[in-house]
Amino acid sequence: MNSATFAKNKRMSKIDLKYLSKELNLSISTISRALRDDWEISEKTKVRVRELAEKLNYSPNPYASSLRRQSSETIAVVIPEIANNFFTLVINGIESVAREKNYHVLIYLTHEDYERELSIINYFQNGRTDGILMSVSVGTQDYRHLQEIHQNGMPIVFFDRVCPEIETTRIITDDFESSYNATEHLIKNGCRRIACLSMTDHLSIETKRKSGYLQALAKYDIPVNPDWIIECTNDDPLSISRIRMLLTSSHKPCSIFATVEKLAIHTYDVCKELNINIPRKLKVITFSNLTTAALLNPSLTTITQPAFEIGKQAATVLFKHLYKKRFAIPNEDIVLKSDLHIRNSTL
Amino acid sequence: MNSATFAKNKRMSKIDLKYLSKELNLSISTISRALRDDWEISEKTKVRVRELAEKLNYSPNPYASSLRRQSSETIAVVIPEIANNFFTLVINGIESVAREKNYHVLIYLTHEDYERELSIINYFQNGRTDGILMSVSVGTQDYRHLQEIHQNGMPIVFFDRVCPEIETTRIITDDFESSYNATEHLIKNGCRRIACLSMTDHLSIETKRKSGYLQALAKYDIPVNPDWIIECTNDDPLSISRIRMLLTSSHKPCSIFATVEKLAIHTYDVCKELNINIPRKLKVITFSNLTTAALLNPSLTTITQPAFEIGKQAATVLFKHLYKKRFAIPNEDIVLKSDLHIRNSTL
DNA sequence: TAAATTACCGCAAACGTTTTCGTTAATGCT
DNA sequence: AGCATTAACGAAAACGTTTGCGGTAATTTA
Repeated sequence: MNSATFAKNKRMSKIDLKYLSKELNLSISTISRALRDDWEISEKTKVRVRELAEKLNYSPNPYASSLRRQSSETIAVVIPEIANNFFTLVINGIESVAREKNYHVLIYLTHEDYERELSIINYFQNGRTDGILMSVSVGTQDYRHLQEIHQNGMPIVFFDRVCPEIETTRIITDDFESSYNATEHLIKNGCRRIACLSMTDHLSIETKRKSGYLQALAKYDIPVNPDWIIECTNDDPLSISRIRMLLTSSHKPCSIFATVEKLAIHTYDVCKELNINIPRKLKVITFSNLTTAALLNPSLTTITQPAFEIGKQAATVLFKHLYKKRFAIPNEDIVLKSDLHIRNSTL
Repeated sequence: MNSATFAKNKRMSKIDLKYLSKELNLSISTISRALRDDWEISEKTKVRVRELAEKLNYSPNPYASSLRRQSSETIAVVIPEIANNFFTLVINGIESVAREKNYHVLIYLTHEDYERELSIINYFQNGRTDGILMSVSVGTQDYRHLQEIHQNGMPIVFFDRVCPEIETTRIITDDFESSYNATEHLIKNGCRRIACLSMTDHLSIETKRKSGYLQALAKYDIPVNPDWIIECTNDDPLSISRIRMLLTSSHKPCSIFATVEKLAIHTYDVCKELNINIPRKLKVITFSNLTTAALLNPSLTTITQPAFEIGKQAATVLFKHLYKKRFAIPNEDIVLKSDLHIRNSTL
């Protein structure tokens, strides 16, 4: 007997409420109520039902239940990518509270692509998920798909890369301040020729980080050199070539402030290739959740976001609403603080 | 009007098959069939239906559909942890094919804990998922929960950390060979005092990797020193202290072969703390999918598993079965090859 | 021309829960 | 005793799809 027929046989003797009700000479509704510990059922029958259910390993069909109750006990996490320490830590935070609430977690990756994000969001028009935790992709400049699904009553909580136009809670970090501090750190270490590497500019975090950088320059009367403000995309080879151009130009910077980890890694790669010594010839500081930052050559100075806590808080806000629908998700920013880890790359 | 009442209003005018059928003066079944492109429906009405559905942004209720069809278009991925490059790359691979098939991906983390794995698996007794892709946690030595759900007809495909007792497909890598090669690489670089750092021994991959190591020692007539075969657990401080003990003992090894990335990182940490020069005083080689391996100080020699491909293949096998139930998942190992990246830590 | 086929479509029964609204018997109250 | 209340349970209608079956015209075939 192969696995397929075995499955079919098993499915024949599937145990559901009807089966239990026949077995115990009770009605389906009584079984259902007994299992949900309804007060209208006597304690005696409750234990009878529970015992048989336990013995037969009954577990309710989630789709029947979801269909009837109009709720899925599932939340969706929509992120740009997953091979990224920041997002995996966020997921860890989310999972820690979802698990506690007995909720299930669907993961969707946009790969930083607007079209994908769009089609993913469209999955959610029909109740597959009770709520969304999301970080928008760099590719999206039009937020109408998010507006619409939010208007339709789907709870959304944004984290890190938020959508300011939508009236909901946004879990973010002190991007402006930490960028200011990072830049100031470079300045105080003797740098005045500071370049800024960032991703495309539509994300709120990117603009905030960049303006923190600019503010620090202004504070110390350092003129802004537009050639040193580089906008990269998700196209890695392109980013690398831009960094290479920057570091081989006649008028080079002496330090780099990167708004995302990947660009700092690219910088390390290019420096290795061009034999540029970090930190002697170039100092590097970046936003990053890399676990190996301290082990790099040289160890990398980072601004580290509290990723786990971000996920936890985002999930907590969402569940607060899911458990008490009357509690509308407040329209506010929750701002957590990042940590500056000074290491050898900015010595 | 707050978001909650708005939601309720919207829900009032919810568009389902019934709504479409009223609007078009057709029966519900005709609408359903038209949308599924049934041949019994004329092309004319098909376009009418499709146009209205498109216009009203109809999307079928997944729970009603799943309940009726007895399939969920959802697969579950069960992994020990997610803040780990190997597993995130695997997920990327899985997602790439799930997306193509329009399937949804549930993620569950066992945190290497048997009890959690058990309760997660019990979630799946009722059709919430059509299939499982899984890497077992180090904590599980009893496979009955997996046996049972597999017997009940739930398709499972294992990857990396497999369960040999269950008759299904296992996507693995050439652990024995690559461990042998890694150890041989150390030997050829002049090492004879080679320690092996591994996790607890119940996992098939761990035993294979260790026996690859032992085989290489045997081949080169190097006696085995039991003190140099260290079994670590998921308890990081404990692992670190064991490594510290090893590296401060009177009779130290001159190189380390680590079966998992984390132990190599711990080794780097300890060496930094104790001022032990890698590779001069200690060579290090490890299984790892670290993106920054080349940037570490010193750059880390790794055995790198084709993680993305592993995920892709695992998902492909599963979907082959899901799409053609008559195709039973074969009871076989699919063995992919790992790559040895020689870097400075074994110079 | 009668019969058989085809092209379309509707009815209604599932799928397995949850929940509203009874119903019955037993108990409490005056 | 007569009435109201309560405790414990059942019948049946939802939830929104999918699908087997049946039906009616129109068309083809013998």
